Amino acid sequence: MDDINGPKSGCGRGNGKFLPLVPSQAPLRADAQRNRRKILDAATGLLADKGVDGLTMDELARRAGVGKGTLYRNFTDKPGIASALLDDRVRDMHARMLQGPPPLGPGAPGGERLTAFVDAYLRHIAGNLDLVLLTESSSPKGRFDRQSYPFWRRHVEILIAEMWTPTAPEPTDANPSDPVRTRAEAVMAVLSAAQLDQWLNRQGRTLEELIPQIQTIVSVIAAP
Amino acid sequence: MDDINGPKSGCGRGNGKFLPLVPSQAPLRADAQRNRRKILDAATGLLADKGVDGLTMDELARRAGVGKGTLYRNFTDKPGIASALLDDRVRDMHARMLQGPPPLGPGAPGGERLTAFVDAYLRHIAGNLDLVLLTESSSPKGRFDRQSYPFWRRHVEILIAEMWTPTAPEPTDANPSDPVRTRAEAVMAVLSAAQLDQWLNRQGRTLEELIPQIQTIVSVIAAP
DNA sequence: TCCATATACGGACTATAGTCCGAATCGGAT
DNA sequence: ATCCGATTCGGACTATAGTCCGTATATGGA
Repeated sequence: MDDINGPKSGCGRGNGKFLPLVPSQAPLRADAQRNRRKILDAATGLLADKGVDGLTMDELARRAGVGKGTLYRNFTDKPGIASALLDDRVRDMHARMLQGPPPLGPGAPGGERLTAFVDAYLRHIAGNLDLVLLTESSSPKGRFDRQSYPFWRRHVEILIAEMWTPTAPEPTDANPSDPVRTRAEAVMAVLSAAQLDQWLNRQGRTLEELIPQIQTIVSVIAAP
Repeated sequence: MDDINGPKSGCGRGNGKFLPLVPSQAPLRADAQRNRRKILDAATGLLADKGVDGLTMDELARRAGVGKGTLYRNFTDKPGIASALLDDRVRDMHARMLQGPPPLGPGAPGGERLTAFVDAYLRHIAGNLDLVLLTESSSPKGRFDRQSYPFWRRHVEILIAEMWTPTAPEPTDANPSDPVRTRAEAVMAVLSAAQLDQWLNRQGRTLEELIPQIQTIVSVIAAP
């Protein structure tokens, strides 16, 4: 996603009104594109070699064979790199949500889709905790800045709206009411990476025992 | 709280089993105590003068007339200072929760106490957003490290436990079940400062319109 | 093919959090 | 009052994120 758009693409600068699809922006010069790939690859390698803590901007620049200026031309900041890395790993989940078979994709009732989403989302977060935490670092608000957050939240919002008015054939894609939005955000708060980290790595709980409990909580939040 | 205990008091290093009361630790030498006050006062002044962004460790040390070593002897890190500042402002809320009149204090049914707590807590967070965000910065996990988190969470946990088994005369102070704990943590996640900041300062909602919605969500999470 | 100009590159630079350790200081025991 | 050992002080130092700008390079038109 971040790959397709221009560098630092201010595209849809998170007013939350649109899904992060807006292509826009200049097409990115050939050499810049090459460098972008080099950086992403170097980041992947560095991550594999030294873990998240070993991922420093200087080292990354050195390993990618570019200057720091180039780093910051292509990515807004360190969390931005983590974000781009994650985008690669999440693209097909997005696709499955939008066009895949039910219950994750369209076709199933809202409640079931929500359950499927929570399951998939938690496993995604858990499988990439380090990166996601990095994404969300740089101030606690960081979490909401990333492109992906509006996407997830909006998805939940639409599903909840559908649960509240199952009659409407077309999902009320326009603007769900405040309470619906608040509930969607509450759901996302419960699913936050920091919270999951707390449960998994500090309290030593397992994903398998956690998921059912979280599913219960999410479903009562979403219920009308 | 942090004032009473020794500096960097590792007291109850957040296993979440005890309320943060454990006195323990050496009594702190006179000059150290003096310096601690100087630092806290300087921090308050600096905060008033230049806001959160102007609160740098160097400037704080200079203004307090101490070296940086002294800063870090008395406080673990920058969030630690914010935390100590907050402790001052929160002490009496703690007291009201533990010994004050119902419904915030003991005596009312769990559900009502929870409502009162949510209201008081949200207003507290909203009134000190900058400081709380600072407290929670330094990695997203920071939020769970601070002494106060276990206290709030445990309180919610106890109230929920009481709602689930209103028969038990003594609150099951020992160890609520996993699901109860998970729900308490879900509640705290919804009440997180980052989330509130998102609602208040980015979406431009008001506390007054938000509180009822959040109350509803919290009560469905807490309900058996 | 060559030129002009817009764009990207790279590394030196700044700002800031947090560490470390020799020197100074405290306060209780004599 | 004085001394001694434990404790604290203070500022130089390190590590790292992010900025800036002169220089190099790509691209499209003549």
